[in-house]
Amino acid sequence: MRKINTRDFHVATRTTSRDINRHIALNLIREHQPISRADLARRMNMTRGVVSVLVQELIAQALIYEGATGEAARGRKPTFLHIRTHDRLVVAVDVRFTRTYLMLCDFSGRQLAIETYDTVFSIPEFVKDLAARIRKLLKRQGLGFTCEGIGLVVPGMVDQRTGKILNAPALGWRDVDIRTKLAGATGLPVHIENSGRASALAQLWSEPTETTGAHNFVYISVSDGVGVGVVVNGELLRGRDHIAGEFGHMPISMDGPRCMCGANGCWEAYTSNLATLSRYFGWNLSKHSPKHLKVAERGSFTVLDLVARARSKDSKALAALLSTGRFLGLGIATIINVVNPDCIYLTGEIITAWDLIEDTVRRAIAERALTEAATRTPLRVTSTQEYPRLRGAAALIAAPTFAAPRVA
Amino acid sequence: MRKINTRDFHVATRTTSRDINRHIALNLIREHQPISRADLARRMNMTRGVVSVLVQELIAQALIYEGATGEAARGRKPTFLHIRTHDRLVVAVDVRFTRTYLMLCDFSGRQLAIETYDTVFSIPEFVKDLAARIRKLLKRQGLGFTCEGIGLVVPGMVDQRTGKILNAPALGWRDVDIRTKLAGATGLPVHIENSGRASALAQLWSEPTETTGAHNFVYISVSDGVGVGVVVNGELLRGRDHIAGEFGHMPISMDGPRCMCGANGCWEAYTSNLATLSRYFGWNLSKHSPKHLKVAERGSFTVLDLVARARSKDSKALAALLSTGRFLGLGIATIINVVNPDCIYLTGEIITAWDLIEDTVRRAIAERALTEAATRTPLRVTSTQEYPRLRGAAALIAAPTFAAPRVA
DNA sequence: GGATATTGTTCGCACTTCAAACAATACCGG
DNA sequence: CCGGTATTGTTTGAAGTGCGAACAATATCC
Repeated sequence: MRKINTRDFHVATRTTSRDINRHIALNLIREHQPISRADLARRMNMTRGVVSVLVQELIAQALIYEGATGEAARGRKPTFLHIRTHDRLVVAVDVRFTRTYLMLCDFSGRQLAIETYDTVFSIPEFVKDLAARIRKLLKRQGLGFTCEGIGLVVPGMVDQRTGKILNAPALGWRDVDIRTKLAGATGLPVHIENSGRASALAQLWSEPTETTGAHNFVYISVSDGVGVGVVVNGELLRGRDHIAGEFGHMPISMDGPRCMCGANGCWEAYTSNLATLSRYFGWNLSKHSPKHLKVAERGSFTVLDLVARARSKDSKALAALLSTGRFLGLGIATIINVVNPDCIYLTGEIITAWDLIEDTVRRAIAERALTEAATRTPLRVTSTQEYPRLRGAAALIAAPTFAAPRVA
Repeated sequence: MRKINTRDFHVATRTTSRDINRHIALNLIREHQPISRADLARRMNMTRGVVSVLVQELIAQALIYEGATGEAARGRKPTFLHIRTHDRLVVAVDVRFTRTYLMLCDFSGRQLAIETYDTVFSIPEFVKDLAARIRKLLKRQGLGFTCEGIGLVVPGMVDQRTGKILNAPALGWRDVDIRTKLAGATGLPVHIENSGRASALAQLWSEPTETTGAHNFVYISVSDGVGVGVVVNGELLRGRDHIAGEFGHMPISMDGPRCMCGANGCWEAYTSNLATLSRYFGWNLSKHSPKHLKVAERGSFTVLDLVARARSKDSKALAALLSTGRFLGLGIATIINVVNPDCIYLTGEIITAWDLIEDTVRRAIAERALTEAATRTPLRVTSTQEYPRLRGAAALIAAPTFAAPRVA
């Protein structure tokens, strides 16, 4: 039951109905390919006549193509329809504190090439270097197909509309109009997004598997920080200033450890990789600045190493993981009470130890969840090997083609 | 950029375009009445010809009517259009711990009659009594017009789809199919909702004033508990199990005072009326059950009395209010970081002292808000005299008439 | 080889927006 | 009082849509 916004509405024209139905058909083909016109008509509850015309238009727009003819027990054999994705290229970029990831993929998100290099912190150099790498990548691996845009993901706050990075503390970038610079250097359209929200986009728009399909979910990435993306009604929650979803900085305890954001006791300060390592090494985070520790004491020991030690019966390591797991669960419980999503996706280094921490996490959730049903909210672990940030960056370019037309 | 749900979509038929445009016209008339067809056509960017037909259909559906002719500097005088609301009745019910509120209003939410009586806790008696009161109310004050339904609001968790009260601890009600019972006793359609979310509905759907119009906002009601309603894209967030928006039970400090929900350190436990009174009287909430205190020690002294004392220079009373104000602000900051709404509406007993606590609340918000822009999120105080719960109950019945048709 | 089943196309019809002409007022300046 | 002009609201034909039914094109089965 949505209220019509009388200050920003979209009247239906005589082509609106077809726009809507063409997009529905396109999405059904995407989800069920290969599929015949007749099957499509049955799924849409429309006559084959109309569907034939819709398909004809989608072919004319080069969004789909006719493939082989399928098998049928009786009667004329169907001609299968497919989404045209293999010859539409997308460049995805994930800028992180240590390294930058660069991927070339097609419109379905299928990876064609991937490379990684040390992050360049100077903006002009970063843009120049990246543009050169993209040109080379497209020339060598692009097979002559056209690239439809660049999706760029950064750890920090961005204004997705204007393409500006507002504040990325990990990179030391502030108020950078990266879209204009990169678009100028490459001649390609550029879209940017925060890394937590981009991962949520990847989950929303990635090619259908058995775990996709939820249209109301929360995506939680536990790493150096805690990134969260919230999807409501199949739409990413961005908010007035594009900071929506910052659950990482909700308080767990007002007098808890110091957080990078300046406040105390943030969820992130309890559950980030640094917090987990601190528990193991006995660092005191409430006194020192977390940034300090990061460089000085941490060395090259990561949470993945910690997980390995826990698996080889290092009880101190396991205790550190479980402690973080409990705080993870407490925060997740709050998210459930607030958003009440269909499911929650989890990723990050510590989630690789899900078999070790799951019980603790679930007990913590039960501790604060308001109803029994809320306690049973499905938790789905996604692998970090699938590059969720990069797939989200790609979705920034590919998704608008499939999105629902704005109406009413 | 919304993803089409391929498991639950709505194909456009040949009447869809008109359905959409008719609803847009209806909402524009509602917002700008009295308005002429020509004005409507200009606002919709359509020709007068189409608008004439749309208006004709709306009149045939008895949703609008033609009123007086207006004035014009030159040319033919316009005939004004109005929403037909005065002869469509709605019954709104607000069940609270101490008393039940019963209101008769028209489709615009205009109050025709209101009564209040001690809450009956036995379900069968409650239904029987309420049905009798509604019959009497409609007979005496109904002017012979038809009543289109009953909106019922309770403090607790409800399943809005099935019309069941899942758990209303304040009333001691659990798993009650109140809709079937009340509909059976009155012969009228019944819709139910949680009180916090209902207030948000009232804010969303109430007749336009200078403070309405936001389509992304959070409504916070601070009273015996803390009720919150979240509106995203003009739609109330309900969630999978209809518990979305329960910010009242996010933690402020894990080892904080005991909350009614069983957990410790909930925002509600820091900011409810009971918490504020406890600060003034020096009650220790961490040890006793809050329910206990409520009946035993509180007496008839309310937060409104406390506000009165603070205004007459009782420094201990003021300190108690400011202490609550600070925690209010800390919670609001988290809500801003998470939802990043266009604005936040505030109501409740303590908000009547807004002039006293505003500075403290805003300082606390600035303490934890992640960006400067977030700190400036508009806070709007709404009066408790306007019965937001009852207007929300009425909106449950009236709003579906004006809601956007589901498409794609 | 005819009956049957299924796919995909075509055509008339009903419904829609859209642009333009039209009728119905009203005011103004002589 | 009368024509000129401006504005509102209606009507009309053209073009874009979905809907239902008939149709042609396959294919299998007995």
